[in-house]
Amino acid sequence: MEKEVTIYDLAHKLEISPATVSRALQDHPAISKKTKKKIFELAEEMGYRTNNFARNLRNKNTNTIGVIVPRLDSYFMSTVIAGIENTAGNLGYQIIISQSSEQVKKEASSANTLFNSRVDGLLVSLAYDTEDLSHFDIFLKKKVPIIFFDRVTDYDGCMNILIDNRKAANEATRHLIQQGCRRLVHLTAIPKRNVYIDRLEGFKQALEEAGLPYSEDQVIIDNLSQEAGVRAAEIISKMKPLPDGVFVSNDNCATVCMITLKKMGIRIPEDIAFVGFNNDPVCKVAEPNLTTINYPGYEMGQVAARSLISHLSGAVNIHATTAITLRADLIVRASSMRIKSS
Amino acid sequence: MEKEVTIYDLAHKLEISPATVSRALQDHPAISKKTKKKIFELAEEMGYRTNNFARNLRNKNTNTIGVIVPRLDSYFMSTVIAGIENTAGNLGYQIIISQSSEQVKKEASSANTLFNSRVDGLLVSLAYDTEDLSHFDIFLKKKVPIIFFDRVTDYDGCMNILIDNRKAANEATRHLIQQGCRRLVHLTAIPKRNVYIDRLEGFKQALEEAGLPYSEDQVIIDNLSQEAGVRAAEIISKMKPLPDGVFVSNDNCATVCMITLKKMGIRIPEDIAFVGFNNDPVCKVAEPNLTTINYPGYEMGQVAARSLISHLSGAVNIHATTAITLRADLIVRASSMRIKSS
DNA sequence: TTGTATGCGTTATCAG
DNA sequence: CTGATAACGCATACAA
Repeated sequence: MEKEVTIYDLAHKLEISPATVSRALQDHPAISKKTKKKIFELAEEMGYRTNNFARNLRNKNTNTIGVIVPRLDSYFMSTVIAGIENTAGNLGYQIIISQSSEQVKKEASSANTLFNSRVDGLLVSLAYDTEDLSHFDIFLKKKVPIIFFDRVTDYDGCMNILIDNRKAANEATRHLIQQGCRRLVHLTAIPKRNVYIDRLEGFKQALEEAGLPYSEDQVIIDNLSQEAGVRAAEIISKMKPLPDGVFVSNDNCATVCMITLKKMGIRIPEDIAFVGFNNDPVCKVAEPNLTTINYPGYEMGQVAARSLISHLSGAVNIHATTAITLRADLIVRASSMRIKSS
Repeated sequence: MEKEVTIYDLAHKLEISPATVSRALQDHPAISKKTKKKIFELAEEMGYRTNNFARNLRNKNTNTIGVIVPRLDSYFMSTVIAGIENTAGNLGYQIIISQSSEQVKKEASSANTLFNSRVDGLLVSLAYDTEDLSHFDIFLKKKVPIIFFDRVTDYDGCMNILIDNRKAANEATRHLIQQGCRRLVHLTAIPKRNVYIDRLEGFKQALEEAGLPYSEDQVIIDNLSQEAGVRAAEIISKMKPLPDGVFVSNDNCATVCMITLKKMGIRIPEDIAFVGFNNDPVCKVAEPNLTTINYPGYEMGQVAARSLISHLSGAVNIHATTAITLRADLIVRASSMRIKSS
């Protein structure tokens, strides 16, 4: 390991004080242009790079934001991360990522690790069944801001960034009804987190608005995996009477469910129309192409990062805002087109 | 911001020296069990957390590894990241992620940022057309180890973690030939990076081994997006004679190409058989299900992280090994089954 | 506009 | 087994 160049080295060589060098490097107004120029040039020449540890040790901020997500390996989440990374990077922040693997315990330990890394702020999408949020208390106590996105919660005054899941689900369901569906089914995950609770709400609401009855049999709960799609297809195919419209909380699951039903001889959308959720690339591969709710993941990531960083730089107080809601529109494709448009 | 608890606070309260506390906290053998116990208990009680900046300032290592990938928002890459995160986390390392967006320039600036963050090591999957690797020189000069994965290169003695793309492509192509295909096409990206070069090689090799002719018309170069799949379908459908087998370097692109051809009335696999690459979830959604090469992304991430960290902890010298090759097997599904197995 | 002096929290060296 | 002390590199209060 070669020796690093420090401000002392620069100072020594220019026969000025380290303090002046330090100030110049920060573009401090009280340093003359000439001196600054000299310093910058020498810094460049000698390959100086600031030591962030020393700086952070003094300043107590890290220019790093922590991100906790339930899983990294879904298209939606990787899109969000891409958005976060992009914005954070542009604003001079780095991101440290960890995944909870949908386990509260890992979420807590991730939170702890990130806390110990002294992240300046936290971006969190909660695990499936996190109820106790006490592992985040430490952040609040130290006034480290937390923003929840997608899988959110009411926690202190922390800001939430989300879409209106109820409205989206309502729109999806209403669309199915408009297409002539009367016996609807909603395939989703256990309604513990907002996203699933709200979608179920929206589903019910649309039924009610259309004067359609609702019973619990119309909701199939599973984990939204591809396998869940197969299982759901089995259940749906045995329902009497056969449903004529299915709204699924996840595109991948929806698609598999759809093609499994097709294999059983059920026509899509004539017998059963389908609407998914997310606008995953899989939608355009499915046959018929899957109608879905466009979930703006990349944008969500950008907004989350931007909001957090604005708060950190003092520009905006995120405690004033409790939530930012992003648009999530219905994208109609063949899987739900029972009425051919004239 | 409340005051942090430091080893001084602990020391003071126990009326011992900070040095002892520091040692105890590191489980130094020269400290009595009794003393350690006292210290640990008090630390717990007072909510002590080590200040990594101070520690790093002294130690000059960060327990952080940097990751540079071309894109974050692909299923394959998010799987790799998940694997890296998982292993690194278990071994006490954090990861800082940045994406090059397939641009050399961003790759270089990411490298720089990570360098300034003093990451202990680097995991890199190269951008599409990175040729000049000089932005990594700084790492080598400081003996910060770099491991390349997936999109690799020969660079100093840096270790590569990859699959045998040539072999995989060969196997894929051979499989098509075994299924009776004689007029093969390979849809891929510009053969600049190893992955595409090697796959093309494997493709050619398989043709040669089977005594089939090869001409450049059999290779379609595009960016492997879904749109590229559509474009390729146009081209393929106009080829005379029509090809009877297509090997695509990416599942998503393959699937879209396949269904576009289907819409034109071409039967899969009877008229044209398809093999993709990656084993993306989309394979099981495609109709017919897509035959593909299983690319073990999660495992690759784990191996990469483990190798890097072993090196860092001095257990293994990665310069001794130049490459680790992971298994990547063919998964046969309906899209290529022209000969019904007896 | 610049310099002096000090502390941020750890760890390691040396001494006991 | 334990203590005193000196760095690590930077930023700032205070002085000049």
